[in-house]
Amino acid sequence: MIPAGFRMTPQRMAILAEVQNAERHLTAAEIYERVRRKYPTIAYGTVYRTLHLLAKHGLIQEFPFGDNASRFDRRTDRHDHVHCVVCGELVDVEVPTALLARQVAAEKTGFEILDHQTVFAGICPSCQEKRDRTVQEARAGRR
Amino acid sequence: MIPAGFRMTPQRMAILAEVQNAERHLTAAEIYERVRRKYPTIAYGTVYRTLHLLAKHGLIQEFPFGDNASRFDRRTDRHDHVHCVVCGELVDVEVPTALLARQVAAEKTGFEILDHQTVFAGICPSCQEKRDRTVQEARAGRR
DNA sequence: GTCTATGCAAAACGTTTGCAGATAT
DNA sequence: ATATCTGCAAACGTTTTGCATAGAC
Repeated sequence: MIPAGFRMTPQRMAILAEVQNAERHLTAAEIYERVRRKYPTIAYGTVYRTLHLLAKHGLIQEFPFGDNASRFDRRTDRHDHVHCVVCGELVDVEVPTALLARQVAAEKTGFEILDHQTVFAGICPSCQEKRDRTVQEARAGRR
Repeated sequence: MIPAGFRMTPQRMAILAEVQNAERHLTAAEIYERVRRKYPTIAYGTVYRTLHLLAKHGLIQEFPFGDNASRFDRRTDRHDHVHCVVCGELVDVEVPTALLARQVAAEKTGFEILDHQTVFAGICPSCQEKRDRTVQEARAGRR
């Protein structure tokens, strides 16, 4: 699981478990809070060191996410994300244009392309509903 | 240029000029340093407030760039970036798969997609050369 | 027993903010 | 004249780090 010379401590197992059992992409702070329920003395430093270790060895993936904090993902394969600009939710998505896009980017820039990642910004279904309800209420009120 | 009620101060003009005349995408710290040559007492707060004001009104564009600091771009249209994982250089690139990708993302997630941004990670031409030279030297040395 | 990992605390980093005084309009 | 903007300094949230101790192997 982790290369020889590394120790599988209870803290590391707990951190890995939290990422793998998470219902969504967690920040380091969220992981820290969840692990703290079982290990009340765990330190932020341990959480960060462990997350980076796990990511480096391909057990999890880190997404350094613009505005705010990095998110950690149990998925380790390449994939893209959709980000709700209203509530902040971050959802995985597969988009099939990968190969063509990379080839174009390589040709246009001379770079050797190793990886890529697309972030779509938008409004999630639940926030669309809320917005639509608000618009309807506003119309009703105006009458 | 900037809506009524806002003031065009020398500091704001200098900050806008630095972004527009930059040879590449600058961080807030780099902009601060450059503006400081002309306005030695300028404050970080002023730089950030101005950059956000300019971005909000569409005079520049901010890219909250994962790992490190936000970069500010004189281009205000949608475009993608190629990032050199060796030297950190960040270069603009156009990729034509936009419409299809957005449609797929919308269908798969139910999101209303407003925007998207792809970051390609790779090795820039100059770092490729350096690497190739190093490999050749290593081979020569081994003989 | 050895060497790595942990907890703690301090600091680093990019960024934001409250406030009194300065300045564009 | 007045509302906005500036500079300063303090504070913020995230992440990293040095160090002595604890604990996995």
